[in-house]
Order: sequence, then C-alpha cells, then structure tokens
Amino acid sequence: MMPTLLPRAAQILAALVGEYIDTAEPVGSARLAHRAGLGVSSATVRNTLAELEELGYLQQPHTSAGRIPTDRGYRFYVDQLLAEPRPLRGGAAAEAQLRRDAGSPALAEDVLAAVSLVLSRASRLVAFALPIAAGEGILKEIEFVPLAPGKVLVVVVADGGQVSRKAIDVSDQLESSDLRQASNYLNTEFSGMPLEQIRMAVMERLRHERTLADALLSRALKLAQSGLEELPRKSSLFIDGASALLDDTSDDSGVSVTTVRALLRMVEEKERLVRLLNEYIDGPGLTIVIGQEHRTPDLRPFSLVASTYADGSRRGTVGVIGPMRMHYSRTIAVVDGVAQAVSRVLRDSM
Amino acid sequence: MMPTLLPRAAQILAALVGEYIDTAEPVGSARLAHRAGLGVSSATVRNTLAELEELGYLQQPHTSAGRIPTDRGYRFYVDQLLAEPRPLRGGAAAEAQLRRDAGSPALAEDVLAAVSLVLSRASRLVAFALPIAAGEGILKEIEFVPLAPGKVLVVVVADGGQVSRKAIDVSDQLESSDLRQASNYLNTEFSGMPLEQIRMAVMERLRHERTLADALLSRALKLAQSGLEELPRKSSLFIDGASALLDDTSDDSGVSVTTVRALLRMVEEKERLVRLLNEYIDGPGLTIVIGQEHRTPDLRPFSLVASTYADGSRRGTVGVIGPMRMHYSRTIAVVDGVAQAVSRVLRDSM
DNA sequence: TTTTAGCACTCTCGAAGTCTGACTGCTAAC
DNA sequence: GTTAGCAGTCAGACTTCGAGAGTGCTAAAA
Repeated sequence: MMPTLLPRAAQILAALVGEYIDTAEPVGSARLAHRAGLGVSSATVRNTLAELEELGYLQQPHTSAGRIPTDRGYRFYVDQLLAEPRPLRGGAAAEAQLRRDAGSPALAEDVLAAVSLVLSRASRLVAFALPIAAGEGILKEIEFVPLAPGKVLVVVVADGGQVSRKAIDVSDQLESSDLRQASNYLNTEFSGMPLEQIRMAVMERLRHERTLADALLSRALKLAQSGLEELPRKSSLFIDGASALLDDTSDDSGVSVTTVRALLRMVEEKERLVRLLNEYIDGPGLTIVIGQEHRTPDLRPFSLVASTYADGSRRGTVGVIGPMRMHYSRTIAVVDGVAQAVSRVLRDSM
Repeated sequence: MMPTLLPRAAQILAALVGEYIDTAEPVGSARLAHRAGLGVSSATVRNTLAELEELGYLQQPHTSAGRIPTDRGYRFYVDQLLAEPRPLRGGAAAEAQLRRDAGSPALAEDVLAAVSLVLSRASRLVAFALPIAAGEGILKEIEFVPLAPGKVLVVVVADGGQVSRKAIDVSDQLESSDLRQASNYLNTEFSGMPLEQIRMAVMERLRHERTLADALLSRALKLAQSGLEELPRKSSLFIDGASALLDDTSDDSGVSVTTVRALLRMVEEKERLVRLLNEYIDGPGLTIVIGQEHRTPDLRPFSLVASTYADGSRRGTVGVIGPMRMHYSRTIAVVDGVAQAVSRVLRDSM
C-alpha cells in the first residue's frame, strides 16, 4: 500500500507538492526539472511523474495540464516533513498573547478560549481548542441559591475553576437556611471527589437509606441528585476563525463555497465536531488527517493538524482545520508552538 | 426627501419590490403591468418607472434590463408593509421549541442561547439575541472558593441565575473558614442590591474605614473589591446561523463572498457587533435598518430586522441580519413571533 | 392632459467557433 | 537509463453572432 519510492521519485514528488502548495497551480515537468535540485531533464521528470500518477500520488486536472497532488501525495509530503527533525521553537509570542488574552490569574477555561483565537490568528485557519474531560473534574464546592419560590440554582465549582450551573424545581418549600445546611453537608462530605463518583455515591445512599430519619440529610441528597444529573451537557469546544475559510475560497484551492458551508455548519453544531475530534486524537503528539482520511464526508475537503497539550491532570487538544493545500510546515510549527505555550500557561495557572 | 408618491406610483413600486424579492431578477414594465392589479399598459408603467428611477427608488443594472430597488426602494416597501396592520400571530411553534431547547426550569441565559438558534432556523438568516444589561443585575449570592494556595475563585450569582466567575490572587494565606466568613458577611450585607451599587459601597467603606479594627471585615471587603471589578467584561451576545449567509451567495442576491466574510468577521468579534446593535435599538417594537442606512460599512450590504422583548425588569433584543433582498413580511412575522415567545418564556421562568 | 400602441435601439447573455499555449506521452537516438 | 524532439490533446481566453428582453420616444387615441 505504501511502497518506498526511489529517492529521485520521492524528491520529485516532494518538490511538486511544495511547489503546488506555494503556487496553487498544477505543476508541469519543465518547471519541476528546473526547480528540483537534481540535474535532470524534463523528459525524465515526465517519466517519473507518469509513474507517480500510476501509483496514485498525483493526478491531472486534464490532459494538457501539469499535475497536482492527491490526498496520498499530500500524505507522503507530510510524512516526509514529519520525519525531519522539527526545530520545536516554542511559540513565545503565542504564549505572551495567551497570557494577555486570558487575563490574570487565568482560569483554564479562559486560557482555552484565548487559544482558539490566538491560534486562528497565527495560522489564518479555523482553530479549535478541546479540553479532554478528565473524569469530568473534581468537586471543589457546591452551592444552592434560591432564585424564586420553588426554584433553586445549583452552582457546582470543579477544580481548575470550572463553574457549572443549573436551575432545578423544588417541590418543598425550602428556606435559605435549609439550603445552606444542605450545601454544608455535601461540601464536607464530597468535596475533593470526582463528580461522577459523587453522583454514584448520592444515588447509592438515596437507595439504601431510603427510610432515612434525618430529613436534612435526605433533602441534601435529593438536591445533589437533581443538581448533578445532566450537568456536563455543555461540551466545551472553543473554535474560532471561521471567516478564514472564506479567504481560501477566493483563489480556488479546491475548496468550494458549498464545502465551506458544510464545515461552517459543523462549527455551529459543535456537538458533532467534538465527537469527531475526540475520535481522532488518541495518542500524544502531532495528529494530521488529510482529505479522504477523514471519517466524515464533510471534512474530506480539508486537512486537520492537531497537537496535544498536557499538564499533569489537565489534557487536551489544540489544532486547526484548513484546505488540504495548506502550508503544512508552517502550520505544524504554529500548532506545535501553541500547544507548548498552552502547557506552560496552564502549568503556571495551577 | 421623502415626497409622497402618487397612489399608482406607490402601487407599482411596491409590486416591483415584491416581485424582485420573489424572483431575484430585474423586473420589467411588461411583467409588472401584467401583475400589478391596476389595468394599465406597460407603456404607462414605463413612464412611472422612469420617474421612480429619477426619484432614486429604483435602478437599472444595465440599459436593457428591468429595474431593481435601491435601498430607498426597499425602505419605501418596508414602510408600507409596516403601515398595514400586522396579524401578530404569536409564534407558538417557536415558543415550544424554545422551551424544549432551553431546558426546564430555564435560566434566562439558556433561553437566549436557544433563541438565536431557533430564530436562525426559522428565518434561515443570521439571528442574534442580545440581553440589555439592566444595571448589570442584582446580587443573589457571592462565594469564594479556594483553588490553590494564594488563589481564590470568586463566584457571583445574580438574579435570573446568571453566574460570573473570576480568579483572583490573594497575598494573605487565607483559610477556608476565613473565606466562608467573608462570604457570609458580604451576603448578609449586600444580597439583593444591584452589583454596581455594591461595588461603590465596598469602595466607600474601604476608604472610610481604613483603620478598621476588624480584620475579618476588612478582609471581606478587599475580597469583594477585587472579585467584583471587571466582572461584566464578558458581553453576552448569542448569535447563530452564520452558515445561512453562504446560502444567499450561491444565487447572486447582491451579496458577494467578500461581503459575507466581512460580516462573518463581525460575528466572530462580537464586541463590536454588540456596540452596534445597542446603538440601533433604543425604542420598543420593531427596528428595521436597510443597507446604506447602516452606520458601519460592513453592514451596508445587509438588512437588519429586530424586535425587543421585555418582561418586567429583563429587556433585550432579538433579530436577524440578512441580505437586503429578503422576504421582509415573513421575516418580520418570524422575528415578532419569536420576540413574543421569548417574553412569554422568560415570564414563566421568573 | 393622460394613456397607449408601436417601433427603433441598446445591451446582456449564451452558444458556437477559433486560437493559443501549456503539457503530455511516445519514439528514437544518445 | 536518459534525453531531445515531436505530434497530440485540451482548457481557457477571445471573438462573433443572434436571440431576447426591455427601454425610451413619438405619435395617435382617449
């Protein structure tokens, strides 16, 4: 499936992809022979190109045009790029910008919101920042605030300063002091535990101690139950720079308006995009998905470059989505740099 | 500036705009004579059209084409539309959808988030929902959660269930109990007061009672001060349906890709859009801004239809932005319906 | 005076045709 | 295995042309 190419073929292929990325125009044998360092005539290049096309790395828009890379051609180019040692300059500028945008002291959530902005500016592509829910976080504090008769706001603070909130109906007439007692109980009992675990524990206790004499305790548990269910519905994906998609439409880089609209819809939906992104990014380090390699048809006209950031407990992904014909080396450098900057900023904010 | 047109001229103009909105094609005298109810020949219509063009209501793409409305033509059409009594059917479908999407019991914030979604779906345009900060809300509760040594999360719950949060650095080594005491003090003292007022009061007290013996009190006030400053930075504009912009690009309705990108940029910026929208919407009821009437060049290719919702204390605006050549009567009905639906839903959620 | 019929005129748009230039694949010589 | 050369292909740019739509104007009719 992926036969090793002869050195010259590889060199020609890489040169072609590079040239096409720069110029957005099909590349012919003459130009290539002239440019690629090897002292070889255009006829020879032509022969090689024919082979490369046969192998599925290249394609011709029409008979009398030069060649352009297929997805597979891009894949080869990128793999070769990744094989080279990357300089890994650390994105100091991005870091400074992040600190400025996220405010100080920075909350993880604000940092990520800033990341998608900074990254989209730097890459001129659609950028996203996706925290990986690490067991949904650990309870720092839970509070009940009476909003109206029969209505209570549950505020849950998790580690990292993440705040969720949800309104619940309470049938009983609860006094402010009742609520305070309940939160006191829950905080002393459950603070520091993972939320998921708390939910289970609460259910467990409610079941076993149904005949609970202590009204206070029972009330607190019930509040906790309705307050904690369905909390993490709000998937936190930060995404920015959708307008950049339209930049690439003007010059035609194989990206049509219809295509862009499809992606824009996904950006708006978020939910779906979150699922997709989560599927891709398993391991650490750089992930690159090109064109047809995408599982979703809507993403097939695009490439994705993502990198993970990590910082002890807190892990996640930052990356960009753009046309297949993107400047990969630059993009990789930027994404890598920003990922590292995020790690540093998050570490400081702990 | 706005001379009253002869009845027939008015009728012809209105018919032309309506026709153009439907077909997106320049309208000629023959079609118009045939369609407009008045039994008049195309020649007569031609004369009138010439006059209307002279007056600036119409324009010709080129000599041998029919006419299309200018901004002024649209304005006339819309004004005439508004003069008719509107049926005001109340958007029951929208209301149901809102209740579903916002969850139950609904928080005002969630309702508005749902509004922009529902409205963009119903109108197939870019939709927004903008709460008008009514004195920034009233304090329900303030809490301090220790995040890390020297770092505290301030959580402010305002009426309507709005939660803001902000991390602050604390130089002193504060115990969890210290924080609890502080929040207790602040809650008993300030709960129910407008946030802005609280900020002032806190500053006042800190100044006057500098030599405050009570360490607890001084500490609480200082926490409140740093926690409350700059809180409402996060402007809450909900906006949705940007992908709809691209639908109108395909058929050319005078909306170019460049134009759409400009608007998309604004949508991403939000801050700027919030300012603009706030400028427009002063009075209650329907606001319509067409093309050149916009103060910002970026909005000039578009029209805006907005309506206010109100519910006692809570007020705001919902509306859409779309191409000038939009189906105004339908859009107005939808926007109006949704605005009323929002009012009802909000009223129920209080 | 207003409306209408008729007509000459203008201009865009699409189809059809033509040309040019850019590439290629192939063959035969190196 | 490499190269030069050549014939072949084809998209895109340009031109031409005719059809169609719609106008403005004029002169007659109401």
